[in-house]
Amino acid sequence: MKVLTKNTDYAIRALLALAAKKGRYLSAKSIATENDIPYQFLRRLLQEMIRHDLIVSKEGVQGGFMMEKDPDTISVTQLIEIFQGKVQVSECMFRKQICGNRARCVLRHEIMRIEQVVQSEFEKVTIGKLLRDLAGAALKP
Amino acid sequence: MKVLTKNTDYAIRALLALAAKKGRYLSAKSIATENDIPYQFLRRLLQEMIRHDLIVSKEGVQGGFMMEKDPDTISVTQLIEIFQGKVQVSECMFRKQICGNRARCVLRHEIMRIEQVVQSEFEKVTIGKLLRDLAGAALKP
DNA sequence: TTAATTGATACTATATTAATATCAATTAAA
DNA sequence: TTTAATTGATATTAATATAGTATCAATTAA
Ligand code: FES
Ligand code: FES
Repeated sequence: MKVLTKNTDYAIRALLALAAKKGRYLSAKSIATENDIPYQFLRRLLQEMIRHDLIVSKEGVQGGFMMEKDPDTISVTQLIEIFQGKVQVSECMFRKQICGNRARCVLRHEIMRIEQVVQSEFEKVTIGKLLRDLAGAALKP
Repeated sequence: MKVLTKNTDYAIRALLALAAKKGRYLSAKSIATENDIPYQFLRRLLQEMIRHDLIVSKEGVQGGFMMEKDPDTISVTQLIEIFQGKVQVSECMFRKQICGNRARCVLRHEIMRIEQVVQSEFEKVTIGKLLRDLAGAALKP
């Protein structure tokens, strides 16, 4: 069971690169080469993130992508939702015959509780936090 | 992001059917039709569960599958591991260039902590618990 | 004017998940 | 003893999701 797919993984790495140089434009090319991400793949991810207002861009020479917002407002949960769809355990485990009434189903609530746990754990992990962790790790010998 | 795939979902339903009639043999056919599971697909899942000693079987006429063990000893975590592989967030998010030393990487530990949370939450959900929840839900009008 | 860039989108490849099919071995029952 | 109902083992196909590549138009700083 793979929790983060490549696109989420790549997106996180790209955002970290942008957050580290916050306020400056970085080209897709430089982000790709420096972080081992396939160039065209990365471009699609960046464009998707623009659509979701996580980053901004400037076309043309000297253009690129830039992080404007506070990296602490971008969580892994958001990225999972963008690239892997909303966290959901199972559409509906027992439908018609066995369960009958979704509304009151204890089991369903149980399952949804876990969804919440997963989601809130990933919400705590923001790009800002990751960046600080990374800086901290770099210091140690 | 889909946490439970069809095979895990189907496996859970089949185990609930078997747990509800614990000690008796149920045929794959009856489990399939009563729970809306594709017959041949289910058979493969049942055989896989036999290999993992979750259930037993008897060949021939009047044969079938049976649950011998305590349903409380079968957790959703086990089923996820069997049918979707071990819970893992991402192989390694930042490899060589950025991180360099997996062993001490703060970030990696952060991520692994979440894996633990996910896993332990699903460990609490056993077939026994689900069965009781289901029975409880059935009582209410 | 041009080269470096992003925007948009189409395409291919690979892997995973889901489903079906086949035939041999077993066994209770007719 | 024959037969029908079953599981065991395994091969095959179909559908979907993930990953990666390619192309060309639009923009813009130099
Ligand atoms: S799990 Fe879907 S209605 Fe109970
Ligand atoms: S995340 Fe892999 S070494 Fe840090």
